[in-house]
Amino acid sequence: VCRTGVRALVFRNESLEISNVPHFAPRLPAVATPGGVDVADPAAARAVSRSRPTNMTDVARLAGVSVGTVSNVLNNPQLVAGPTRERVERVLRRTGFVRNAAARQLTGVMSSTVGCVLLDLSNPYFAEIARGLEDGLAEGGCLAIVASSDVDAEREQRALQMLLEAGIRALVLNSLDNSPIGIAQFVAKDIPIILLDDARRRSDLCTVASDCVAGGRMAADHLLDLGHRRIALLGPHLDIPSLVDRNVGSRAAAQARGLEPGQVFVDVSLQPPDHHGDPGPAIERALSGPEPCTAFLCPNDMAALTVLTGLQRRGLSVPRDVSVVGYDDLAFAALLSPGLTTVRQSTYDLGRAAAGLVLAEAERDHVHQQLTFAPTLVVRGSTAPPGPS
Amino acid sequence: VCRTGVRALVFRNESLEISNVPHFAPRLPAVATPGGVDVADPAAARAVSRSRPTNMTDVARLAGVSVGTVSNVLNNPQLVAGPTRERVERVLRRTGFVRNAAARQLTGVMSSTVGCVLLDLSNPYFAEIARGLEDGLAEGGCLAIVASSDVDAEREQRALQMLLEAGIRALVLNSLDNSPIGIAQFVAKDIPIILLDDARRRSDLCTVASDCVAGGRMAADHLLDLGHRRIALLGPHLDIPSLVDRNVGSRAAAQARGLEPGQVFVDVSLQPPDHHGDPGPAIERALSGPEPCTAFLCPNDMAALTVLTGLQRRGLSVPRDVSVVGYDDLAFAALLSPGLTTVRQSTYDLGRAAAGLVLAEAERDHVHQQLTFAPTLVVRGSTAPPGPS
DNA sequence: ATGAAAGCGCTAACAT
DNA sequence: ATGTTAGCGCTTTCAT
Repeated sequence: VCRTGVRALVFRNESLEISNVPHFAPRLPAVATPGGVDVADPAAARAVSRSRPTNMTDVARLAGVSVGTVSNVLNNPQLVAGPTRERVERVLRRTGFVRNAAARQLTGVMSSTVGCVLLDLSNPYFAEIARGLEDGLAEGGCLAIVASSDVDAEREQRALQMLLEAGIRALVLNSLDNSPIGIAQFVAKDIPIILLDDARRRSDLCTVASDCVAGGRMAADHLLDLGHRRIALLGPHLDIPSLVDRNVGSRAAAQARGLEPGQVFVDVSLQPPDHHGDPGPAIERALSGPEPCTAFLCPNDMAALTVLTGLQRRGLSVPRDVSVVGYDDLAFAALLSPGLTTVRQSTYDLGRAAAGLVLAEAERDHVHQQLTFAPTLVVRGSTAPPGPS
Repeated sequence: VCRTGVRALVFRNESLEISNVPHFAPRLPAVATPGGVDVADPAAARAVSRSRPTNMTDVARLAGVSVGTVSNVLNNPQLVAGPTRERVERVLRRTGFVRNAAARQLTGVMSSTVGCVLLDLSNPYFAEIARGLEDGLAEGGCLAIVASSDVDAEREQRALQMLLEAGIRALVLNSLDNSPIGIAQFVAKDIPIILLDDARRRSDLCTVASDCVAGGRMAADHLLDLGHRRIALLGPHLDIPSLVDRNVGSRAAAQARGLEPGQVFVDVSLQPPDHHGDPGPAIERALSGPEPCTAFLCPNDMAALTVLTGLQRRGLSVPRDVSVVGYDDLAFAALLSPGLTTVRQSTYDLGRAAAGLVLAEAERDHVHQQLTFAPTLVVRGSTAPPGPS
C-alpha cells in the first residue's frame, strides 16, 4: 500500500514532453488468432500470421478479394454478393480486425467523435448533461470528447484548438460568453456547433437551453402564492446569463400581481459566492429590519442546503418560521427532511437533446433549432405559508 | 418557448443512420483572413485566397518552402533556420492553420486522445475522477473520450470497440470485472491500459485504486473507539469489489480488538439497494432485538442521508441516540447538521494519477505501477459515543 | 538547412 | 459484382 509519495510518483511526469517514443505493453494471449485454416491465400495467411491484420489490404488478401470489396462489405454490404460477403465477414470475425478511424476520416467520411466543452464536469449539473449527451450520441454511433473550461477563457481556447485538430463531427459548447472567437473557427471549418445553456436566441446555430426565466418565475410564483411578500434573493451573480434570467422571471412574477419587485425581493449574497462558507451574514440581513423576509430563494440546491443548515443552527424551523426554495433538484434534495422545494431542470435531457441536434446536423435538410426546456417546480416540505408573525 | 414536443422533435433522429452527407453550417466572418501581403508566392496566395489553407502543402506554398520544412517548424523547430522559421510561423499565424490529427496519426505519431470507460459519469464519484483525469491529461496535451458502461457488459464492449477504432493513446478502464476480453484487444494492439478502482494487484498493467480495506477499517475503528459494540452494516453488495474490501476492513478492525465480527456487525440492507427508497425496514431491523445497534455504517453518503432522514422521522437524534458514518465525502456531507462523519476518497486525485500513468506509459523505461490511495476519515458531528441506554 | 518522395489505411470513382 | 487506383494530410527518411 502506497500512501505518501504517491503524488511525487505520479506527478513526476507532469512536465513530460510528448515524444514519439513507442510504448511497450505486456503481451498477453491475443483474443483471436487467425488460424491457417479456411483462408483463401495460405501465403497471405502466413504473411499476416499470428499478428492480426492491421489493414483492409491484409484482410482482402486473406479473403482472396480486393480492398474495395472489403470496404464495401463494411460500408455497403448490399453491393457485395452473398458468398463473397460471407467469406470476407468470416475473415473479419476470425481476425478481430478493427478499422482505422484516422484513415477513414482522412478520406472525408464524417467523423464520429463529438467535442463537448463544459464549464466543469465535476459539477453534478454538467455531469448529468454529459451523461445525457453521451447516451444520445451512442445511439448515433458517436463518442464524446469532453473537456472542462473552468470558466477560463484560455483553458477553453486550448480545448477548442485541440478539438479543432481532432476533427470532431460537431461541437457542443457551454461557455459563459459562447466565445465568438472560438466559434468562428469551427464555423469556418463547417463544423456544426450546438450552444448549450444559451438563453440568447440565435437562428444561425442550434441551441439547447433551460428556460430560466420560467424557472425563476415559477419559484417566485410558488412563494407569492403561499403569501410571502418579502423574499430573500440569494447571490444574484449577475454575470451568469442563466441567473440573470431567473431574476428576470422572479421579478416578473411579482410585477404580474401588481407588486413592486424592489419591495418584494431583498438581494443578499453568500460569501464566498454560492455554497460553502458561513451563511450567517446573509441570513442576518434577510431576517433583520422592520420587514424581515419570510422566505429564501436560492440560486441552487447547494446554497439552499447551506441556508437550511444556518437556519437550523439559529433554532429557526423550516418551513414554520421560514421557507426555502432551491434550484436544480440534485439527488439529495428529496432526501432532506423536510424535503427541499426546488426547481428541476431536465439536465439529462438537455444533454440528450444536444446529442439529437448533433446527429440531426448531418441530415440533408437540417435547419438549426433552438430548443428550450421547461423546468418544473418540485414542491416538497421546505415551503409553507408565512407564519402569523 | 418549446415545451411539449421537444422530445419528439429531438428524438426523431434516434434511428438516424450515419450517412456521409456533408453538413452545412452558416458562414460567419472568418477569424483571420490570409492577407495578400507579406506572402512569398502571390499566385499561391490567390489559390488559397479567402479560405484558409487546409493542409501543410498550402502553407508551404504560401511561405515559399516545402512541406517538410513546415512540418519541421511545427515539430522540430530547432532544425529550421531562424528566418525560414519565422516566415513559416507568420503564415501559420496569419492563416490560423490547424493541423489534421487524423493525418498525423496515420503516419504513426502517438495519438493524443485517451479513452476512459467508467461505470456512470453522472455519479459524482466518477465525475470527479473524470475531471481529475481530464486535468492531468491536459498537462500532457491530451484529451479524454469518456464513456459510461452502466455496468452493462455489452455497452462496455461497444464503447471499447469504438475506442479501439479511434486509435486512442491509452485506455483508462473501470469495469466490475475489468473485462478480460476487452482488455486483450487493447493489449494486442499495444495500447496501454490503466485499471481504475481495481483492488486486485496485477503487475502486468498500471493500476489506480483507493484502499478500501483501509477505508472500511478506519470507519469501523472510529465507531469502535467511541465504544460502539453493535453496528449496523448497510447493504453489503458483495458483487462490488470495493465494497467487499470495505467489509473485510471493517471486520478486521473488530478482530484486531479481539471482538467477534459476527457479534459486532449486523448486516441490514436498504431496498432498493443503495440510496432512495424507504430506509424504514433497515432501521427497524438494526434497532430491534435484545441488542440494538448504536451506529450505522453506510456504503456511501447518499445511503447515509437516507438513513439520517429515516432516523429523524422516527424522532431519533443523531448522534445522541445513534451514530451514522457515510462514505465518499460528497459535497453535501459537510453541509448537513450535524455534519456527516464519512470516509473521504481522493477521487479527483485518482483521476489525476491515472492521467499521470497514461503519460508515463510513453516513457522509454516505463514500468507498470500499482498505485493505491489512502482514504481519510473525516470526523464530523454525526458520530459520538453510544448513549447510556 | 531544405527539398523530394514514400508511405500510413481507407474510400470512392472508375474500369472491367 | 469485383478489381484498380488516386488521393486525403502528414511524418520521415534520404538527397541535395
